[in-house]
Amino acid sequence: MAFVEPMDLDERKAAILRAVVEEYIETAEPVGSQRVARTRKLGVSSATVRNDMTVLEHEGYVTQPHTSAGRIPTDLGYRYFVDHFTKEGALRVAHQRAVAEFFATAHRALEDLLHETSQLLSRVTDHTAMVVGPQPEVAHIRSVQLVTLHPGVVLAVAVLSNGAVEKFTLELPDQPDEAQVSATAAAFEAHWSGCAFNDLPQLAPSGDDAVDALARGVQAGFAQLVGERPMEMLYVGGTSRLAAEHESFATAESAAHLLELLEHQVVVVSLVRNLLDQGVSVSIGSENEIEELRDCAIVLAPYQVEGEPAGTVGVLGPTRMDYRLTIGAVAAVSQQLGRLLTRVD
Amino acid sequence: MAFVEPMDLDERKAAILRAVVEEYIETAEPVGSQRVARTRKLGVSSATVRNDMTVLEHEGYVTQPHTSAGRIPTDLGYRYFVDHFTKEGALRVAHQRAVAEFFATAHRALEDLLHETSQLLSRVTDHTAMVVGPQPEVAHIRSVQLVTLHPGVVLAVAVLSNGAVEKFTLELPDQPDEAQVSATAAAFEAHWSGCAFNDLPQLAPSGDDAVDALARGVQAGFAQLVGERPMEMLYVGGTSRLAAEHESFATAESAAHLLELLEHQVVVVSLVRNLLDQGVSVSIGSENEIEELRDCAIVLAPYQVEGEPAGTVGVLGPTRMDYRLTIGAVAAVSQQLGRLLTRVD
DNA sequence: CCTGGCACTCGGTAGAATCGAGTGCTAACA
DNA sequence: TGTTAGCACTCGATTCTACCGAGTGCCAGG
Repeated sequence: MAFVEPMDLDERKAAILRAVVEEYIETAEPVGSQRVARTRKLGVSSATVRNDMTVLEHEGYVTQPHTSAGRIPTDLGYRYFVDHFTKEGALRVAHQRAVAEFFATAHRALEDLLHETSQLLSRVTDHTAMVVGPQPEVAHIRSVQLVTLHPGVVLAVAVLSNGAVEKFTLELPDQPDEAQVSATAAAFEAHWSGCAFNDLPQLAPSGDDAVDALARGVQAGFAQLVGERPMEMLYVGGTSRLAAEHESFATAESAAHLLELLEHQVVVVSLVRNLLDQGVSVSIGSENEIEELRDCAIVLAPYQVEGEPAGTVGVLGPTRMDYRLTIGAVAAVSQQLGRLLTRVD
Repeated sequence: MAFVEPMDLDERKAAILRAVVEEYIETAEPVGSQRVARTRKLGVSSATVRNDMTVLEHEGYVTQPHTSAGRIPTDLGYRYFVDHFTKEGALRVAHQRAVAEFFATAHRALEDLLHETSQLLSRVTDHTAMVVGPQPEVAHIRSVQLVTLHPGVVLAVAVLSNGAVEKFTLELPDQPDEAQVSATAAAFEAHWSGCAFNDLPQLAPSGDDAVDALARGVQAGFAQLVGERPMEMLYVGGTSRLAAEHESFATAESAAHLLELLEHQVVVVSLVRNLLDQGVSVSIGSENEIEELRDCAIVLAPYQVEGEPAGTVGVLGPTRMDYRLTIGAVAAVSQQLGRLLTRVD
């Protein structure tokens, strides 16, 4: 409830706000004026702190859970804290080393890499982590292959330039013979090589009915893949931390709700939207448009492959999180992941 | 605490035990003698029920959370219930239809299918569901392909007979040219076609250094895939139900522990071990060797592809679950999944 | 503008009283 | 011998009360 246009705080008020946020993050208990006056060397008495706190409350930075309790940061308070006191994220040395080591020794398929990246980020931050895969729209076809699994059942496989493999099975009423299948595969290979996966050109009909049926099936199958599936894959690591953090949330069910959101990949929308920004961006509580994220903060950073923004890494935790550590971790992981993908990709 | 060798219960005691289990499953509260005498038409008074209950308690089928409270089933009690009163699982019509419809319209890649199967099973049972993919040891190579992503970076792709695709990226110090790569691919394709994925024969050296380096890399890469990764993929659906069920568990953290177990795929071991059985098998509380599953029950059924046991589907929930419904759902899904994979596979 | 002092608020905790569902036991009964 | 009614007893859960104390707002003096 900001009664006043949010303005810059004078130095002492800022320090007090900072103290409230930091203490509250650490102890999870409302912070009183004495505590601030004692632990911080502000050189003023608790009464002065109290006065400033009333102002901070009027301006909407802090609030009281009830009369005669200490202060708790509001979303606006966290926002001020993030904007002013976390310019550079701080990452513990052990964590820095863990991240560096991980990316130095990672040699896996893209999916595995992203999955394990999410687990790494979760481990470092102690929160649930998300990794959105590179947008495959920028990926190009490297190879198309048709493999007959059983008579009448063909597996279509496309290898993309980013190392991803897209595939689907196709059931055909009239069973093309092996020669027809490989001819079709060769035709696709020739026509699609280098094409963007999300804009595959039509293949000219060959005149052979069985072949054309197969070709139509393949074409339709990939078109469906592009269309229906949100192609950015979402990898979530450390979901258990969500359940463990339930104390930080209002109700116990809210944790379950969040898990559900993640499982249904609802959050992706919000992730992609925020992708506009370049550096680390933080979304606090009510700043999130999704109702269930009211008590959560999301720390995001896009990663760049070959200079182009490709995907996003992020952390989902309670608003009461260690922003400096989280921001540092997200920044480090997004950079390293981008670098690794640029090299290997 | 069974003081007596577990014996068959007389009809009335069995009915009382059944009543206790069913009522407790429904209400989650200790069941008293009056409740049993009233709701069930046993034709006896609560005093008689009380007497029988003492016997049931001595024999270890039920227990009291504290003196002067109703009875709660023990693991042994659930066991008796499952063995005697759930011979045929019961599935609601709406659920039966949902399962049938799902498998009638499923046309996706293997991974997607298994993943969505786990979500289906979770939705039907209202618990966390697990699907273990077909063991790829029985899968055979259908196609091997090497795709140059960048100079010096090759993606090796193997298509298996079960529709799975295994792949990894390979970085080569000396960059083979396109002709060498395709020659190597052709050689692998020729030598490995039809071979079991877990037992790939060595390729004879060609004499060309660059080609042999590439071949060794590919060989080693697949060998590593076979060796290091637990090849049965585990798909977990409905993790949010675990968090929602936290009331059923002793501590709130235990739900987080379970999530962690699932994420690290620890449960797989126990799943594969139980795969011996043919039909639906139920593992209740302390029957599970894993400490964290002390308050959980696992309902499992293998599914068969072409007559051979291939993988497992299962449900993880609190010991206080609706066994009839769960068993019915697991049985139905395992059968249908097996049938679908036999057709398409 | 800061500070010490002071009355006041109110959540949290501890203890006492009470309630009631449920038990075990015993005696009577078929 | 098995069943039932009656009864004293147990003990978790709930309610009420009193009380403590951290914290606040405000005021008067430096």
